[in-house]
Amino acid sequence: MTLSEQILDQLESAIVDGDLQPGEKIREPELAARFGTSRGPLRDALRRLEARHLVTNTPNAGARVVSLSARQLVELYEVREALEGMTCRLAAINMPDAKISELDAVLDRHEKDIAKRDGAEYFQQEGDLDFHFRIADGCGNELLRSTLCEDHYQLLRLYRRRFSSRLGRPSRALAEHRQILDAIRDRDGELAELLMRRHIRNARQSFERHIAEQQSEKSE
Amino acid sequence: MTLSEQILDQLESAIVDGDLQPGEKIREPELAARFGTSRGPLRDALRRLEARHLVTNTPNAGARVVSLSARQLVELYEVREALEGMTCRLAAINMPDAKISELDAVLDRHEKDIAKRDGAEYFQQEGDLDFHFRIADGCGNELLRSTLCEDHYQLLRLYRRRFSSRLGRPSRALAEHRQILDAIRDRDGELAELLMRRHIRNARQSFERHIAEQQSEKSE
DNA sequence: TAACATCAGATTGTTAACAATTCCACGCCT
DNA sequence: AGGCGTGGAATTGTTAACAATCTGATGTTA
Repeated sequence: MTLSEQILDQLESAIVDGDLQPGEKIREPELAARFGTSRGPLRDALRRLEARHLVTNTPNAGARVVSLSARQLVELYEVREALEGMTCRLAAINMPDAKISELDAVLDRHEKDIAKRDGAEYFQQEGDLDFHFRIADGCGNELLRSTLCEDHYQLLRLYRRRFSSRLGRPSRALAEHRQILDAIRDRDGELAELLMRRHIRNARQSFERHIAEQQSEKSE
Repeated sequence: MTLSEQILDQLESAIVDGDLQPGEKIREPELAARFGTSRGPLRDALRRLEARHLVTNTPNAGARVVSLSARQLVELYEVREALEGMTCRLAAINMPDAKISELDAVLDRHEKDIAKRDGAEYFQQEGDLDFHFRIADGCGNELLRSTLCEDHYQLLRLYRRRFSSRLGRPSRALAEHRQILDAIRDRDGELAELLMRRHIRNARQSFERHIAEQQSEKSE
């Protein structure tokens, strides 16, 4: 495995785990030293993280950990609504029965988790992402899978903890997940797409309300 | 402007214009010499082209100009159907009247082009892409715009000449474009999305039939 | 003859030094 | 006191040499 790739993985983890804060400046010599390499492979990794929208780069001024505005997060939701809707449509066609069963078991486990530690949002959110992740994984479209799993979902993980304050109740999300999986099991792509789009639209609108409240609080 | 960016632009043009053939191996010293730089900035540009799906890279084995399989092109159509559908829905909300008028004029010009040099598919196809490009440009979602304009459309330009053999008649595409623009002008996002999705789905199915024919010819 | 090991050439990955640009603090002027 | 140049330190961009890996041809052996 090449050095660039090792640094890529470590840096991605550092960003997603919040070890490097959003908006934080990235100084190449410092990070290179931290990873025990020279600046070459580090710059290489930075370019790839830029492609995954985890890092922004302005020429001659350096790289920063991405810092999404509320507007950009809304845009991300809009794109997800389109992409994940299509993902479900395709999953209804292509997902093998075995993976559908697995996903069923996953939802059972989520249900137990929710019952046990009620309000443990973090786990619920990891679970939510796990569901979306697995559908992308089984949709049979590699371009979709890589776009969502390697790009968008990492961004979401990064921002979840920031805006995690109860955007929708876990039990409701779980119910929607069950509906979606049912549609996929029935091989009803049209319905699966419709439900997933509604699911994500709900999340977006919930987020938009959340932002609006923050704004009004601020201006008081 | 930094050297990497200059090379990026030149390389992108070289690939999209067919100067570098799909699947062709990229030897770094050779290209670096051609652009009059060292390998550093060239590698930098290659990484960014990888992000745009115009170059593939396998560690220790080097980079190649992308070479999409029929399957991968179908996947691209599926993603476009989702993304451009959403683009139209948003354009119906966000596109300013001025841009709608411009787009109207663009379609008028396309109509004349089609009437004049009937069968000049190349120009028709550039026109087709121009239409899609402008809608993405006016949809108000920067993430969508950059994904489509900077990534997918370049890939399409690259593959259009290869599979250009009359995938659908220009006049039909034009009629569909007019329908879509009408829906956007009416601020009917739902209809605009539906029409654009059908438009792209038609193109995909046309392509799939084309491929199926090629296959059957081959096996004879 | 076919499969395999081996070695040379070429190619990519990595490093460290050099050049160009930006950032920031300091002092100056109004 | 506040805004504006100026200079130096720090940071990024670029280069060229070095190390590691792969490719392909050659020769050897069963």
